[in-house]
Amino acid sequence: MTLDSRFAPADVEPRLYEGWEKVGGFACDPASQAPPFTIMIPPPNVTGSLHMGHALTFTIQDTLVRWRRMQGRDTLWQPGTDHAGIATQMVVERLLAAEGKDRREMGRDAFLERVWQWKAESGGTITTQLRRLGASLDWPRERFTMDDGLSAAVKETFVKLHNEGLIYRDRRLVNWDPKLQTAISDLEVENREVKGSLWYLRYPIEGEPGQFIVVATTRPETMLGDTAVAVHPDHPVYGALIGKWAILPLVGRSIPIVGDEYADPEKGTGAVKITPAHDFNDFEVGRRHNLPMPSVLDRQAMVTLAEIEDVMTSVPGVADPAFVRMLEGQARFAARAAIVTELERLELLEKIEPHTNQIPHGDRGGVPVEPRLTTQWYCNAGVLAKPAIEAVETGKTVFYPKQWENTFFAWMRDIQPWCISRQLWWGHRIPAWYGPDGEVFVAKDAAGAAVQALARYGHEEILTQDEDVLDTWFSSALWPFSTLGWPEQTPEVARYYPGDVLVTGFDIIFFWVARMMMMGLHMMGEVPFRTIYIHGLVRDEKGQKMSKSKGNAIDPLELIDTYGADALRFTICALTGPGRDVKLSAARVQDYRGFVTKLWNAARFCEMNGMQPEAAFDPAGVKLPLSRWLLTETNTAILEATAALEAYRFDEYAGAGYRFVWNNFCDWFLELSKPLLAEGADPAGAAEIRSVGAHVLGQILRLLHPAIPFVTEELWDRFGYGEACSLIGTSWPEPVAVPDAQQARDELDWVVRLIGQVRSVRAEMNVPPSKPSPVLLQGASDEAMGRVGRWMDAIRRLARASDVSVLTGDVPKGSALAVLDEITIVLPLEGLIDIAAERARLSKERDKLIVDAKKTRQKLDNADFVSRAKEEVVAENRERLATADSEIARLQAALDRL
RNA sequence: GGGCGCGUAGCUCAGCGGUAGAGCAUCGCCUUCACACGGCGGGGGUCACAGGUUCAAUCCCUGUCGCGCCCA
Repeated sequence: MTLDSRFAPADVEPRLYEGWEKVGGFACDPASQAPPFTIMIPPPNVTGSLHMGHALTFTIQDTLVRWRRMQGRDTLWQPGTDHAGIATQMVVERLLAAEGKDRREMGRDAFLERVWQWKAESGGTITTQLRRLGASLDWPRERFTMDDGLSAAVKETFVKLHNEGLIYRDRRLVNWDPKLQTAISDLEVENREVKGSLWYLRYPIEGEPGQFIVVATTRPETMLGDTAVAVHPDHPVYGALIGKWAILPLVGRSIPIVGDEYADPEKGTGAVKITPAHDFNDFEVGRRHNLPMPSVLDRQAMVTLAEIEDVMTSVPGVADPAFVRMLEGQARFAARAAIVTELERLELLEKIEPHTNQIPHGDRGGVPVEPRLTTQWYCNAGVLAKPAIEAVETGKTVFYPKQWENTFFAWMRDIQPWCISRQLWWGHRIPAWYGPDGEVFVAKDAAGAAVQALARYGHEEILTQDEDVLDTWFSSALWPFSTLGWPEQTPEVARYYPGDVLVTGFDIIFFWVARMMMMGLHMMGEVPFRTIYIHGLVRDEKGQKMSKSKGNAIDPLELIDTYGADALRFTICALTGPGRDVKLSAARVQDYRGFVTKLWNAARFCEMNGMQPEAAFDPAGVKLPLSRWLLTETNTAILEATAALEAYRFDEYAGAGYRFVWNNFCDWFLELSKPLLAEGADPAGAAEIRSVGAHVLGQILRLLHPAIPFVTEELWDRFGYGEACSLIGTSWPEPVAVPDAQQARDELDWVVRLIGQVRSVRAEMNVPPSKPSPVLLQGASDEAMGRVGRWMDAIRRLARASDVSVLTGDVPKGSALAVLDEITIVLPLEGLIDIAAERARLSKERDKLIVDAKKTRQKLDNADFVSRAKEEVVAENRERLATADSEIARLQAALDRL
């Protein structure tokens, strides 16, 4: 074994990943006695490909999973993908369009066949990419939301909730996406600010020629469906009109003027037109006043007159059915223009004001949503939400950061009925069948519905299944248990439900987290997970959200190709603080690749110096201060890393590993070990250093494996710490007892500070490294000189000292000085240093201490401080002052001598 | 309008009652036998602003300003 001078991720990663799979490194074991640890993957869309958001969330999940696995937990990271109803249907429809085909011409069955075919060919993209990232998912357990098993779970749930009255059909306004021609849920609507106009329309008062009530509207085209004008009951002018009737222009219908507090006297004219079938607020007003609710826009948002045909009347100068009929079939915005022009011609348009308002858009289709009165399936989320709220209130499920609980509560406490039917083909078809009289039979299958129908009709009838499919999130909501085999009572359901941690972004708390909580509690009687870890968004280096359309998206696979998966993963960990977005750029990944390289090179050094794993190594048996110091530092790193992971502090975890490897292991242990390993050094000491070095390198590999699995496994295997691909299954390190730990820490701390002081003086005095100098110590204790004796070679090497000895006589002329505790360090550098520069340096040092001492003295002179502050704080300040005074005196003496 | 979060070194962020930290960037020195994807050393901050609590505030409280997000 000789390690290459460079770590080559591309050569190593595929081999190790296959190796892990081959040894069963990712597999859970339902028969295991170990406590389980479960993370359900948020199933990516089958249509998806790996983006930075995925890289973030899956790196976090894999880090947790690998860590818990090493801790001995029976770990299940459940893989799978989501059928993503609308998204997938759109993808395949686009493909068909390119072939000049249309799904409606093909028919439902042929279309679905085509989607399944597409899924078989292209649906595996993201799972392949997840492997590139190193994600240790239990692949043989991969699930898809439209699998038979998961479909059974969907049917089971639908039927149960229907039987309980929690799923029902209702005719009410829904958000209708005219582009996709389906209902969508409230959550799939996003408000966009659009610059538009406010049109002021005159509606003539019936029986009072020349009198008008003026309504302000942002949607003049829906006036065809107006069935009232509403004014605030207390409106000073219009209040008097309540009870009278207006003539609806163009249509000629008589519509009542009603009093309703919905009409805001401060807005527009204080009077609003009421179109119950095309506006959510108007719908409520319509309900309160028992108004007719004609729809005047069809599924494509084109004008349809069927429901107002019989009320259309000619009113000279006001209404002309012929004009209105001409609008039939026109798109809503074309109709708007025609209507406004016509009203203007009739002098019924008072004015137009520019107006900016929030227009609801479908998040998939991207066009304005049209509220439409239709019959849809709904889920009574209000009832299901209650136990979910309680579970979070009582801490059965905890959010990290806790902050997000407020967001969850706010949404859940005001939750609206969830529209779960979609007028699509790709998805779980609603298990409801209709008889010839429109009666609905809900059952898991057609046979079950037929039984119900027989009971009702007394004979067999032809039933037709509901054409619609369920909202994709309905099946996602069951993911935590449907993937485990439910409704079958499998060992997996018993063992891995509820899961431990759900890791996801805040953007799907409502879409997914809340619904899993509701369904999990209702169907399983238990929360789906104990902890919900919410991470931020990945942004570019300027803090902009990454998106394809903006062109600022970074492809994680390109980063992996260039820098390696470990570099990307470590960067993500290092930048992932709680509640923070992650600003990522290739430059940052490049930076952290440096850490991977550093580790590789440190390992090469270990290899070159004969450090080999020893099964029998006993940390309690080490003798050298350097060994004992390294072991205590290792303990600290282990404790820090473990605590960080327990607290979901991936930044601190990465930081602890980084500091330990770079600043402790490389900068000091390896450097200080060099003289001990050199030719002619004490063989027993060298042997101990080799043993402890190999041991700690192994601990480092364990400690960092969750974040950077590839490089650590490669080194683990190459050094022979275990069988090939065994690091993934090795135990997480634990602190060990170290003999005389404090003494080792004190000694090393002192040596480090001594070397630091000498280096600092030399650097500031511009003494070239090629010119070693003697180091003289004034006022050194026997203990200090003992340390010097033990560390002579290291000090020589690292501090560029020709010799270290006690200064007995006067300080030689032209020396540079530094202070270390009670010792004055003297570097006789006559001729090499600039006296003026040394004077400036010492003065600066002294002045800093004087300021410090002054502040401390003031504090100690304050009787309140001395009497009220904690004892140890007062003592600390006393000591600080004494040290400062002593150092000031010595620096002053040095200055005087110059 | 309601809610949440954030304003700390040039940049990205940590710290959150006891005299300011890291990484990167920057400057100087060094191609020293693991590593120039490196080593050593240095410079750089009135911790957004104004009040208050406290012996002590970057940290707690109140207000102001600026930025971002969610909901209406």
